[in-house]
Amino acid sequence: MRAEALKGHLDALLLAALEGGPRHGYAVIESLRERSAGRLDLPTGTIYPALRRLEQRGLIAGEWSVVGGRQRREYRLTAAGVRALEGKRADWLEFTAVISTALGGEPWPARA
Amino acid sequence: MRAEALKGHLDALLLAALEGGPRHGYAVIESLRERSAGRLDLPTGTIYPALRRLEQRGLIAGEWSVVGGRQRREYRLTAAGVRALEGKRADWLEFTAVISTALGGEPWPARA
DNA sequence: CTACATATGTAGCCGTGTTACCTATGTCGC
DNA sequence: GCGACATAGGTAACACGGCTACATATGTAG
Repeated sequence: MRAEALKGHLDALLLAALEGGPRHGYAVIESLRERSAGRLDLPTGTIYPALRRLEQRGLIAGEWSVVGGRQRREYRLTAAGVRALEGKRADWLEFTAVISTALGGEPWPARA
Repeated sequence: MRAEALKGHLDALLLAALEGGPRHGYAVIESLRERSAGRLDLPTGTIYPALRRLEQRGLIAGEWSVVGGRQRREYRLTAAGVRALEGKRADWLEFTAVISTALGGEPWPARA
């Protein structure tokens, strides 16, 4: 998968990964890899700065903990993050609908 | 629509816009605007450089003409461009499938 | 004691879309 | 005639954000 295609959609992915409960960065990477059958294998240099951006924007909240002698930063969705995720899911649907239509040549399931 | 989300998909859009026959840049913009019910209104500063990139890569071929006293650069798909469009459509389907799955929470219509 | 998985992070690069300009011609309204 | 606008093409500088490469540290397996 072209990696640069992710641009603008990573935040939604990260928020979605935290939807099922708090996770630390490393676990987010694994979670996305599993959910996508290995096709989304994002490097730490992508994930960690992105999580910090989300935290600064107040969409997630991070907290340090120590598990098995290792430092972890666990992130959880804030109320604003939940709302943001909702909006981003709607954006994603609109985005795919618009591009799929413009791309043509492929049947697009009937839209509401 | 968040404009930056386009990143990585613009080429496919442009190739698709030329699929129905040769067009010049300005017409491509209008074509995309119409096909998307006004939601894709791309500035010339996005389209013209992108068309030149595609031409340099040999996916489209441009030719000057004069219509109504105005200079036009008509672009048409090359054989390589047709193949590239095919590949990009497949990429798009895979991309949306992967992201939609990872994003969860939204049903993804059954694919062929 | 080496290697690897786990875990977090930063600096700098690069692609690419945007913003803000510029040029030129034809047409319509005044 | 002249201004405004649609048509038509273009460039330079910027900004955003994901990637590459690197640095650090601990636990576990060989």
